[in-house]
Amino acid sequence: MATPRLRTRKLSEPTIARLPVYQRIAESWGSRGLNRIDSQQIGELAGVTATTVRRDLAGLGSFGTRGAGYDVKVLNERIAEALGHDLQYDVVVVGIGNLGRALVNSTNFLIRGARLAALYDVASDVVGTVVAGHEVQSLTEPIVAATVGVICVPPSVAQQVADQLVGAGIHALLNFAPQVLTVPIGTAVHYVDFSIELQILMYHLNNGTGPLGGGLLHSLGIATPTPARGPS
Amino acid sequence: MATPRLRTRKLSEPTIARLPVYQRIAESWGSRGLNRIDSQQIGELAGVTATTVRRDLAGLGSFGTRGAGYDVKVLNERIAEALGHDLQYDVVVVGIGNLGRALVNSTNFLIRGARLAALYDVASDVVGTVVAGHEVQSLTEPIVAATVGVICVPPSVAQQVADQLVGAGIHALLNFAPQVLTVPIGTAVHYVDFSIELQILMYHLNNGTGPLGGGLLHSLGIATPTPARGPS
DNA sequence: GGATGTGAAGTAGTTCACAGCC
DNA sequence: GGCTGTGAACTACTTCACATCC
Repeated sequence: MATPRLRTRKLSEPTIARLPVYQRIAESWGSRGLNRIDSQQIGELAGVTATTVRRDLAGLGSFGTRGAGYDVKVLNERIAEALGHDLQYDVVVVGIGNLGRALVNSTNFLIRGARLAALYDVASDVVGTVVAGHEVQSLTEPIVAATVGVICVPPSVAQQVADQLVGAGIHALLNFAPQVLTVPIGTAVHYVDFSIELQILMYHLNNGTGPLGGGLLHSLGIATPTPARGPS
Repeated sequence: MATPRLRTRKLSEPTIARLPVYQRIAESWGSRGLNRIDSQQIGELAGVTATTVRRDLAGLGSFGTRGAGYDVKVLNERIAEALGHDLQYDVVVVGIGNLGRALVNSTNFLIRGARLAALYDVASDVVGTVVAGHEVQSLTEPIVAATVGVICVPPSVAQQVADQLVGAGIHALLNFAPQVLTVPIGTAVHYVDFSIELQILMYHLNNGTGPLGGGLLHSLGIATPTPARGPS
């Protein structure tokens, strides 16, 4: 396990969630050949106020230029550094169905810092095939050492897969299955739930208020560090 | 557009994001034949404090029983009602690749209240095939009337698809493409970004602190209601 | 001139602590 | 006894306003 160096002062949770968004904007501008951006522009694209952007970025150190905004390249680097993209994390993905394939083939999922270590499945017609440059392993094989385990299996077997990953020494799980997982203390589980954003959208449509002409930023994402074992 | 009736007093954004989680927990307990749950248990499974759970649920009206917790069935119903699951929304999905398939075949994505209206793609080998009970339409066909458009196409064409959906009168978009979209005022865009949760997880691993043995709830999900047109 | 960075003020959300009810 | 529901206290985040610097 890499030594976690204190690189920046602690960032707030909402800030951490916004940084990847700013980074995407910076990358987008960079790829269009633009090399300066100001907090106003970032804010409009990200859906937050310019002040919020400035405060978030000020937390990474003062690298803006008064009167001229931020250098896109430097912005990118600073965010990458703050998020720890300069350290490498091995990621294993379990469940190579449509979702697993979508993830590992996405240009977006395995961003800098995350390195695909292995893929696992149980289906005999999937095991042995090559997906995203990796031969899919059987789940009966031992799980390789990794930092993060990504669960893309049906909900009915998600708990079992989680147990297996934890047993292999993986203490950070990203769970795409619609299933509440119970894990030992010291293991982090983050849930990704497609339907939650849809439900939030529906709520706002329903109430007229919200994103339609109003507020814009949402809370999402739940982690269950040390849940009690479910109902016996 | 359905008449938006005011059904409950306004709920806070974080509360709205947590309700689907509570609902999933309630469903999970219900399916195991248990019919009572208390705020402590919900909190442990959801990764929030019992007080937060109680406050959230109190916002839906007082339906708990002092000394005995909440009836799982009633809990389910109240949340469904609050989120507007009793109204129907038509959803169209554009881009029937791995991700689009994963979504429409998921037991989770199209929850109560959301009804799949049509699927679209451009690839000739996909158009005409049947996925999740719907024949995939060509994007050259007119888009059917719907409330929500789901974008699962590559980032390079996401803006173009968004324009097409907006042109068809759809004012609520759920964007899975890693691409900042610009839409007219009055259109809501919610971004779903798989990598953000992974990046948040990496940040916390990196800093020792956070989900591993500490805090647990995260912010995520960004909406851009009325962004300025990007860099010319 | 123009945009950053930041104290100070304001607002929103969470947690405490306990009264109320089953 | 046990757990909900909620005023009150607290904490965290956002926004304002402006001094600061290029």
